[in-house]
Amino acid sequence: MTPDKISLLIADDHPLFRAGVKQTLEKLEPAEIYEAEDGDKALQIIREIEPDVAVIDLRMPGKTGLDILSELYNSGIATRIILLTMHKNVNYFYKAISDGAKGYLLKETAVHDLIEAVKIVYHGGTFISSRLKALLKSEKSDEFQNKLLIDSVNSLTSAERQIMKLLSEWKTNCEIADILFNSVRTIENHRANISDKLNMHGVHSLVQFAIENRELF
Amino acid sequence: MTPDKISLLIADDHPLFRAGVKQTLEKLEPAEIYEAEDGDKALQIIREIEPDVAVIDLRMPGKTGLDILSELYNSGIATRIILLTMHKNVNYFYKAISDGAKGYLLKETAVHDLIEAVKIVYHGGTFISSRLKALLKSEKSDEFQNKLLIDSVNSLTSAERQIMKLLSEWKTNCEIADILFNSVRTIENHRANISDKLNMHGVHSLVQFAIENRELF
DNA sequence: CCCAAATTGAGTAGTACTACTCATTCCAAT
DNA sequence: ATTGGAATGAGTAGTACTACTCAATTTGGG
Repeated sequence: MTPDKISLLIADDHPLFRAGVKQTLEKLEPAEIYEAEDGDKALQIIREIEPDVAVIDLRMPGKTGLDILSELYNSGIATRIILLTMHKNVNYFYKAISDGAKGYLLKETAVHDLIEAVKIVYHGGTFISSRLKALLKSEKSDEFQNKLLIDSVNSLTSAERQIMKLLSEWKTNCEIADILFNSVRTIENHRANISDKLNMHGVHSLVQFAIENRELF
Repeated sequence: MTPDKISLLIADDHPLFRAGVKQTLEKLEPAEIYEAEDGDKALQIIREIEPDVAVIDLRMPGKTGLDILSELYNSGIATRIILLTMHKNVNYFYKAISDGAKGYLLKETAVHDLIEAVKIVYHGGTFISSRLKALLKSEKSDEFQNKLLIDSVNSLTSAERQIMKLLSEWKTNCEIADILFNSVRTIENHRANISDKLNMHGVHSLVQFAIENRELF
């Protein structure tokens, strides 16, 4: 079934969950299982050891799973990456796939899917949680709209990202201006430009989007 | 160790998690394990069957774990309730305890604590996740302040709760006024009264509190 | 029935954010 | 060297929310 011994990395900030994943993956009789408890260590291990497959939590201290993906994109590193998350936010999924993730699993179904996902990804395929697939097809999310939205988010400049990050921490324009040593007018202008790019209107929409998609910034 | 056979209820909307809890609890060799996938069924089973101990998820469709607690409070029903949650929000903890919960577990440590928690609670004690205890002692949360805050939340009137619920769904004053067939001025006044009771000031604070503590309303 | 609390509504003044337009400076790529 | 994008800042007008005060009506419990 498994021709070669696979080398694996598990990156998750929660020890108990990491243990569960490790126990599951040992059924594959892998060559080696490396572990990382934050994003920076995960990135370091991938760069130095280049394991075959890395199973990485989306939300971690330090660098997030999405950060790691974008840093590794076009780096020539062969490690294939499977993202794990408990969030059913479809924007995270589109961002992950567009940044080269080979698998995307919801934590709630991971016990079922993990082994199969690792096998498939190791052999060059891609694997997506069936529950997420269902979600993508539901009325709630229009595939085309969501891809456009991710393109828009990717088009944000670094100043604009910075502001989204601070908005996701419930900071007001005044507070952001103080933090970035800018005029409030500058922040207002940036916000207007962001709302333009993301096609958002109204009082709450930008703060809401920043908070519900904070891992994108 | 366990003199009598315990009858148990597991209430969680997620089948996989319910299965995990059930498997763990079967080590206690209970008389019976009932299951419920939403708050209404959980409440029904507790009222009809009155199991010894109920392990209930805080966030569920229909009635939440906190709803069930408050409906059962002073009802004379002997079922002791252990609340399970993945949220480290200390306000939920204080609300649960003040509404008569006998145990409060974080899902991340539940595999360790669950058996012990059920035993202790069955014998009349209370059990609190050690991780949460640590959180309660940390600088972030002032125990006294938080208890006061929960008292304030409990003092909210039904109209005020309704508004907090709608604020937690990112509704604006205008939208809330339309939904409740009220003048915007009425909503503004309610909001002012709520901010008064919770001692909150500033543009975002009330919306932030409503969103981060939505299960309280 | 009565009273206190709850609900509803408004006046006024001020702050925060939106929605446009416009201008200057700086930097990086052709 | 030029040009276009990015970052910075402002003018103006309007909307949304805050922070007070005040008041009429409704409602539930003793």
